[in-house]
Amino acid sequence: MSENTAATHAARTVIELREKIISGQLTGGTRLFEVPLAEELQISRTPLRDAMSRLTEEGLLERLKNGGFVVRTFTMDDVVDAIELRGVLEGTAARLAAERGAAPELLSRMECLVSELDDCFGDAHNTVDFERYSELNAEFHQILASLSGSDIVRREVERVCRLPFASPSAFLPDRSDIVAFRRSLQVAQEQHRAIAAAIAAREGSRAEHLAREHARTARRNLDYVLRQEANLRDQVPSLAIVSN
Amino acid sequence: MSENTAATHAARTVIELREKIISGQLTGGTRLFEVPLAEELQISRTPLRDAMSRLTEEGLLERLKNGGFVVRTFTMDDVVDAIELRGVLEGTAARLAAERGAAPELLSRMECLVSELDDCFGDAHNTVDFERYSELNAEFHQILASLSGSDIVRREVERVCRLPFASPSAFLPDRSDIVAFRRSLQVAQEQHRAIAAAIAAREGSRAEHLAREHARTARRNLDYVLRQEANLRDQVPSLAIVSN
DNA sequence: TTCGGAGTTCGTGTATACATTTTGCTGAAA
DNA sequence: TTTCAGCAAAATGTATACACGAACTCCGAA
Repeated sequence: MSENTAATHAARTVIELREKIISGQLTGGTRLFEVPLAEELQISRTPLRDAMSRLTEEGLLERLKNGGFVVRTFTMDDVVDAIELRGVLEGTAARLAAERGAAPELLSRMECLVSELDDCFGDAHNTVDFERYSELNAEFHQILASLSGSDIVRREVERVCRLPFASPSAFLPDRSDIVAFRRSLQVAQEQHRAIAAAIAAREGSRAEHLAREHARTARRNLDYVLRQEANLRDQVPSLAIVSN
Repeated sequence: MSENTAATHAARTVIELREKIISGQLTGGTRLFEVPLAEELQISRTPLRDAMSRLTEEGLLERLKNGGFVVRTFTMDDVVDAIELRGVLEGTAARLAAERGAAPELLSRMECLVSELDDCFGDAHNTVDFERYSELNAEFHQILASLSGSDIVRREVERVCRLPFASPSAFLPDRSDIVAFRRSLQVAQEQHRAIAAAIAAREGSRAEHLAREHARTARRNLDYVLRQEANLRDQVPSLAIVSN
């Protein structure tokens, strides 16, 4: 059948529609009519509605008041605010982890990740193992979300990170040939180290503000893409979903 | 038909199930089987699934990995964390409103609300117009959520407030005969005034921390109910949803 | 006794027909 | 020309039958 091997039609459709929305193929404000869309996707309306409902939970669609779904519209302001919000929530996760005490296994895993992230920077100062950095960075942020032990906090951190442009790896620059980007990776890594240290030292306020500032490195990369090298914008997949 | 006159079966079912969950009639962890539940509610499985999906968006249900829904379990820790999180998010709304500048109409409406809230306290120092205070308080918090002009922030503030025990009016004590409660209302009202003033004066950090502390008055009331007068707990509807 | 496999049951997944509501268009009257 | 009624079409709401899969049970063999 399709190239996509999920168990149910609904699950497959979630993936298919999500991809179309994130890639900008379905633009914000587009209304999704059940009958024609079901026909196009070769499924019936029932699993399609299920899929759309799940995408609404995910924040990519919105329900209209008299029924039906539309693709949610995101502006550049929303991107900025979502990044700020991730900083606030990760900051809260960090502060609570520091204040309440973090689970030792998780904290040592985080410290270990900091070392491994160090190793991504080669001796020559313009070589970086991006793929590995990206993976480790994602795990760092995932652990940070869990570190306070609060399910409510973890859940909401993960929720805001689900917006494609708010994820911790959304604006990881994959071009070490641009000086500003290379430096931004090094700054971010220093922040990782400081966040882990502040939590270990039970310095709640410091941990909170470091995590906030850390999210702002993403915003700085975004600004660079938009202002300094506007031609880069089309190369950043996270921004395809944003309305012009 | 039913006493509940919503347009569709699904909408009516959302209300019906929400009420059962919030009231504690359906306890956390209870799995909702489609066939028997649809039979009980006298509807078919289709609108029932729609309703359950909406309640999942609302955070009252969770999807199981192999299909099906369960009532989400909330612990007392979750209540505390959700209140803290509301403080953090309202604090962010307040800070951004101060930093970016609030819409003048909204800000003056907020200042007006502060005056009206003042009027809820009678001359005799043990009389308070609760109903009016509660309404005005709800509007104050709703405006606060919108005041920064950021849809992303407003949305997430409103989202966390949707949990019944995290709402700004969840632990408004309605008994002016208890000294601690009466005083807590007066403290809260002073905080309302200070938050509005800080935003107007563009004092972002102050506004943020005031809003955080304001949420903690809810926590203080909660603690009072639980520790000082444990017999009060059953009189607090917001806590019916919390597992023992 | 324990392990494994087949059958059965239970529960969700899916398609589809029909009901209801909403919307927007058309035409006539003021 | 404007407005409103009413009808037509389009879209979602609902019921239901059947499909499919997972989990459980029970039986038999090692």
